[in-house]
Amino acid sequence: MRTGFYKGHTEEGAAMTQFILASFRLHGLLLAAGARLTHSVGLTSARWQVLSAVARSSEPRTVAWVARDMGLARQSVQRVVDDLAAAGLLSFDPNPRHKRATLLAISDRGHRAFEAMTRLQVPWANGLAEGTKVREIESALSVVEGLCRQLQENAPSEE
Amino acid sequence: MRTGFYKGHTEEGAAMTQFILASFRLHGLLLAAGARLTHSVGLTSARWQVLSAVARSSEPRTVAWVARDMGLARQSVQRVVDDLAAAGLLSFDPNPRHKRATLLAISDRGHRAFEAMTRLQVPWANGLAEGTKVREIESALSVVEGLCRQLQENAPSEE
DNA sequence: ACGGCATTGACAGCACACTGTCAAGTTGAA
DNA sequence: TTCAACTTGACAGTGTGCTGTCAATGCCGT
Repeated sequence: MRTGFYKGHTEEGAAMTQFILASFRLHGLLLAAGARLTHSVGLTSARWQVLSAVARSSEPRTVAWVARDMGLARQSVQRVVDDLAAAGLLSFDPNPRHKRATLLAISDRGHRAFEAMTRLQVPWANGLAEGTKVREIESALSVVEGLCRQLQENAPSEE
Repeated sequence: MRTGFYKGHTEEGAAMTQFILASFRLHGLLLAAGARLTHSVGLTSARWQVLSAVARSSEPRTVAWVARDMGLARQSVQRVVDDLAAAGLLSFDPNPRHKRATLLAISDRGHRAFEAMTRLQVPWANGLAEGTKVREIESALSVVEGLCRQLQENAPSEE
């Protein structure tokens, strides 16, 4: 086990630095895996995630709402949504409470794509998690969530 | 605690899906934090990471070597390296063993930038890790590394 | 020595997330 | 009611990573 990364790190700081570097690697590998997974359905990881957020919400949401929900910038989601709408997977419904902020609605094709993706994602996630104890995954999850909370507090800039 | 994400998930699969979604969020927040951290030195996260890989290697490396070391595509690192060279932080040294694959050398300015970044990163990482037990961080790290290993095996395509 | 194969750098193009800015719409307090 | 502040969508531009392709180089078996 490598101990120090830069001189001056506490033991926790060194471990954290290692963890962050590993997280970057994981992100890249997850993107690649997501691309393989979504390819056959004609989606991409980002479009699938947005489609999923719309499909799984009980009420119609606006672009800005989905963005906050996913922790992304409004503009990033907007472009993906426009792509999905152009592909006929989402449509815009008028919002009685706001003329500009239209509501997102999933089309039949969108629903079918989402369900196809679900049928692919479930065995994939199960297989990936096989061999790791639930306890370990949940412990790692709470570390990640704790970090997210801390970073969000010290970040908050917002546009 | 939310249990299922999609029907059909095992307990592990559901936890894994949550973990993956949280990892995406973490990645975005880390990028933002990295941008704030590197901004004052005139760097970006990616340039700092590449500079760091060059600075910390005992022997001169080629672009392709650094890319493999970081788990990135050769071309991604190449562009960052070109930027760093244009900024005068890195230079190319002839490689006696290969005419095209030049060796990367860090300049004085590059070294100063790297050390300035170290002085910023160390307290930042220590602060971020404060309040989390080393044991937890290392456990989370091993989960991430295990996932990376699995994803890399099932991925290997390589260009 | 030769020739196939892997590695490498270079260039082009795509996907995705970010920031900054502006105008349209909404909300709430003076 | 009126006006300032916030929210939202739209557009432009940047940084980072990816893939695909090509030519140059090095390596190795025949």
